[in-house]
Amino acid sequence: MQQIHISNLKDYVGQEITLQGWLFNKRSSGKVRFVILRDGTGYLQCVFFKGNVSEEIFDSADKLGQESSIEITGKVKEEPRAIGGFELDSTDLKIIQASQEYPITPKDHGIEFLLDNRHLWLRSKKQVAIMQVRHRIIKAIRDYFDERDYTLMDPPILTPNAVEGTSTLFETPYFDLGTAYLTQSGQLYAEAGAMALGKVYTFGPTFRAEKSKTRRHLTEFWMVEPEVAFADLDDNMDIAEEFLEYIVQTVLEEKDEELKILERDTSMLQNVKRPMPRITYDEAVELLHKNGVEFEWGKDLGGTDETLVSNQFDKPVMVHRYPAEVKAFYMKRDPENNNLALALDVLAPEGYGEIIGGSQREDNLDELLDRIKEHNLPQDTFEWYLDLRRYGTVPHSGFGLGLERTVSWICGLDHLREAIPFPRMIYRNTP
RNA sequence: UCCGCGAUAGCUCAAUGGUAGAGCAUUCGGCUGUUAACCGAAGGGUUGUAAGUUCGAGUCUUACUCGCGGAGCCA
Repeated sequence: MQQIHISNLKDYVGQEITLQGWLFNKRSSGKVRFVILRDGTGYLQCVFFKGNVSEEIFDSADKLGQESSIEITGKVKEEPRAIGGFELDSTDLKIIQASQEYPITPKDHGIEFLLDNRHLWLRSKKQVAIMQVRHRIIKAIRDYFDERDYTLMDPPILTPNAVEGTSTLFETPYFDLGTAYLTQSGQLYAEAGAMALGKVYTFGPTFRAEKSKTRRHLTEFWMVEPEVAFADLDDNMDIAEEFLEYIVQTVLEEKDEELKILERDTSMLQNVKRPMPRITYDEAVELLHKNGVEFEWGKDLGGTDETLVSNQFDKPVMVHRYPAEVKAFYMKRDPENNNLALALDVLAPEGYGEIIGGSQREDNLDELLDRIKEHNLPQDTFEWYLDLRRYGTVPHSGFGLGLERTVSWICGLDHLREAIPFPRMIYRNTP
């Protein structure tokens, strides 16, 4: 069957067509009744005049509950007064299922109620817009790498050990092999991929069992992680800024309607173009001191510190060369200062914080062995990773971009839970 | 784990220690162009749980449960 959708009504002006969807809202005024039809691609006002349709149809146009599934036939005409600019002069209405007492009414709701009804909340205008932007971001991410000869290589979800040692992991029994953990990053596997394929990226769900209870955390979130052989920290930053520019500019061009629905002020997003500022950790600390923040050199930047630093710029800022102490074991030390790691964080503007974290990796076998010992990590489970340094090691770099944080930033959301269809948080794993 | 805030109708919220209220939703009625339409009417309550103070508790006290916001940690 050939379906017609609201998004391409402009091709049907003057024609009689049939549309399928859900009743979004309705209004009535004596002899004329308005039904707003929603089909996932848009919204359309369908008008029923008394006399133009049977008594029964005219009646049901007023009685149907929100989100009833319906099929409406009528003639398309341009109508500036109606949402979307088109209107359907309706002649027929078929009820597929009459919905009663839909929980999400046109007035305000609290977040707990909306999250309990997330499966229905997704039908709301803003949530539909967010999901469409999320989809376009995912496509932009894949297009960016695919068009530049990267190979998508999926890492395992079940892993035998912690990638970064520090974070708490979800555990699950694994047959006779003891405990398996849900991955918190595909990075180590991406490094193996980069040695096989040159340029790779992983893109999948990752899991953190930390009891983080903030608007910037989920226990299950999606991360894309490119990894490139023969790339140093500067190359890494070049990729990160071109990547971000590509994603943001693509979404601005192709999803402006959705961003309008979300009431996103896009002026700051327009600025996301190369070159982007690059400052060292030392310079970031200096910036904090200059703004009266008591910050001790050697600590990692906290959420409020990140906001203060990023507020000094009108586009994303890259902070590089962090104290090695606070960073992961696999990061290469700065040859010019052994206390620093060749790490890279990208802070989004407008208080959205860290959206990218990456580094140049330690490619020297002996150095890496020392790091593993320093961090008290079990060397035997990392033997395969050490092999990458034994057999044709090369300088290589990569980073991870948090998908939900990126969606949240571009959509201007105030919480990550709206950036993913079914959010998983410490006190919620339903629906 | 720590700090702060909250829980009253299906939903969002009111109610000086003294008869439990409104809007939305639902049902009924009205209106020939509505834009979260509007106007009129009706039904809808063990005020999170347990105990205490009081002549009297939605309101004060204590404990518990659940949720929200933030910190730490991170993407």
